[in-house]
Amino acid sequence: MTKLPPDIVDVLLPLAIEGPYSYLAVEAPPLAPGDIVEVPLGPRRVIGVVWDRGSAGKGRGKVAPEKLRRVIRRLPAPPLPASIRAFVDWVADYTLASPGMVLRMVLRSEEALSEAKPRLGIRLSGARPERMTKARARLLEVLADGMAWARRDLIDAAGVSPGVIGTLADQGVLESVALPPPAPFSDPDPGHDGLALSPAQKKAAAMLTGAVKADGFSAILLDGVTGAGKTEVYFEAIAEALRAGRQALVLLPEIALTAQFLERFEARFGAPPAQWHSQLTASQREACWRAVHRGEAKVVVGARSALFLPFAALGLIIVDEEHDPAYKQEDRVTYNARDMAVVRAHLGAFPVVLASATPSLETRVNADQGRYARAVLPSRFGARTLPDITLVDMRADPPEAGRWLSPALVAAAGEAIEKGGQALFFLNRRGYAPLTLCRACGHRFMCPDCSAWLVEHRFRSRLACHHCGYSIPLPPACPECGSADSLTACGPGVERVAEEVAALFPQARQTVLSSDMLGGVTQMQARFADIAAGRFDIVVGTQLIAKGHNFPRLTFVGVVDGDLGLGQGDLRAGERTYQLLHQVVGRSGRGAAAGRGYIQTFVPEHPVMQALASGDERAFYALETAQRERFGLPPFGRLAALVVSGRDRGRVAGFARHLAARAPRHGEAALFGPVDAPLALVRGRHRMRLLVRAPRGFAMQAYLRALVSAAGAPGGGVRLDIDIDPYSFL
DNA sequence: AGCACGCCGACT
DNA sequence: GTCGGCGTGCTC
Repeated sequence: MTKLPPDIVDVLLPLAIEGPYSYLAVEAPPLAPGDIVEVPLGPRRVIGVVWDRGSAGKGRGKVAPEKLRRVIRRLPAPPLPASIRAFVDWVADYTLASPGMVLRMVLRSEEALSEAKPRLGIRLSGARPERMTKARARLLEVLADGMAWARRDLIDAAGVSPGVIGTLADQGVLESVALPPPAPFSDPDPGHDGLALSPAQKKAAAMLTGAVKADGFSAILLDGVTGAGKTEVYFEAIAEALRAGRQALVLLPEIALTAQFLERFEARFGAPPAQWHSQLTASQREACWRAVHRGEAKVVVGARSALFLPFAALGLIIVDEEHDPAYKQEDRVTYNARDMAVVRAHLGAFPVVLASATPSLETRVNADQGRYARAVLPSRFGARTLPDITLVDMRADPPEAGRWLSPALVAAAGEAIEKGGQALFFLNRRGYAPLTLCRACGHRFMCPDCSAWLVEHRFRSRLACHHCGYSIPLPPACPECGSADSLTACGPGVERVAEEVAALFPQARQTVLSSDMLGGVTQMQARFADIAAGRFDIVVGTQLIAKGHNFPRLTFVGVVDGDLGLGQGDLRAGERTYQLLHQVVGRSGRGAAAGRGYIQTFVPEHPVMQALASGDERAFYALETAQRERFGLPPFGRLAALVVSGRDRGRVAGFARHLAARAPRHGEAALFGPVDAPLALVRGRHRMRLLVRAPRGFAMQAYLRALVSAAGAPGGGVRLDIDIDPYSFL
């Protein structure tokens, strides 16, 4: 045991650097691991976290003592708990990202780390304005209550521009005062409203609350068909965590658009949960981060990044719709929030609940093999089952030329509408048409920076690339040969289906929903509410409508292209198509009336289609499982992808080949590639992939580290990204 | 000669 | 991740 200098600390910085940096500590109360500090780094100041007692000079320790600079200060925030620091290290080690980049995901609010800025309010000083105008009068009227107003609220309430406030402040009519800190997050009350649960729900809930009471790690698959009431069941687990004085986290695939979820939560607990997602403003993010860190926000509902919030006393994680591909983050640190949630629960010694109507194969296997417990909700609450599903064989019953809806589909939809129900046409493709070409010369509109066609958006009358921001106005003539009126839209998107639907059902009130439709979250939610209230007869939409929304009047769902998403280089293509279509078709018949589902497909004999039509998901998953096992694919084997990218195609290919050549000749691991990535060019960067496949117990990270260090730095603007457990394969 | 831009390495 | 240094190449 070497005695370490007591005045040196290792600080992890939220940057892409190898590991922590050492600093001299000067604080009177000695700095301890977890303390959040500000340190100098080159010319700037950076916020970091004390990761360890000083280790300068230890091991390889190349840092000369005279190089060490002083910690500037400890920030007035509670330290990061040890379990989160362990989580950061674990995730970095697993994903091969630098620990700093993982820490960056934790320190997501710079503002929340420093002293809270005093919020300034505005009130009347008593002085009179030099001149009165209409806007000034409105402002003074609002302020006549004598209270201090937040600037933003005041602008909204009085309907004046910020300039009016500025001028009157200059004249001394208005004065600034400190406002009290923002209202704290109110506590959800576990005893607020014990909803009546069915016997099956009670049984499942007892299992989850038992796990929370047991106070240790456990993973439970909550497996229940659409509408079986999974949410109410895991609410009971949350209530139990709250009673134990712990915090709870609910992960959802898409948080921004789930007003219905928030309403249900508030009905059960009497207060809304804290929310965390990418669309929060900086101040909302600050408030949430701070409250979670201090243990004041008891329950957080969030998108995948909420997993990295600095909970003071986390005691339960729910991963709802655990099968959803949105849990996979592909850029920078690649991770699957569902898998990392299990890790976080393990490190924190508390339960994690994975909920789904169509659990992923990985989770099923974990449950089958006893690693996860299983709570099953067999039938729908109120005894509704999934709607009857009919496959439309597009080879036998095709639409007319230039149309996308088959006679069978149209007839069934018409019948549903006639009976007063609502119909949904589902096509997971935004825009009007995925390809535009010139009939005269064959020119196809492509993105200049991506290997992708430009998608026509007729409502906006533009051609847009769905992989970067590029878009151009819809041209009147072909830019290649100059012929006018020769441009032809090929294939359908939701806008085109909407056009066809409008022609088929001219009397019906219809709406189109996709993520690129104008308007923000609020407008989107209003539209959802309109649909739920029955103000539309027909909805045409992308997967946006499949997630988290309940449309009680929906009695018909027509899937325009069931085959979309099959094929492509995705090893989970079949499974994902099954899950998505199951979810979409399950939207129908959730109210009083029974629902029907029609799926158009060119391959009705495909196991996915057969499973959907027969309702026999066991047979489908048995087949998928057997195939994965035979080919050594996850979860029976391990995969990692090496993605080489850069502007110079030759250099990318060169480094990719170099990597392949340097791959250790290892009996257990097989390395494939390099090949062009499915999107070989994105945003001007060429991309090639290599794939490593190895048996389940294989030390994949060690293998990759060895490979990366043997290959050396790529250089020349070429980058290497590692994707552990990739979704796409080759 | 003077400066814009892009690549590369350092940052404790 | 961000910054500054330095090289290349182009313009006033």
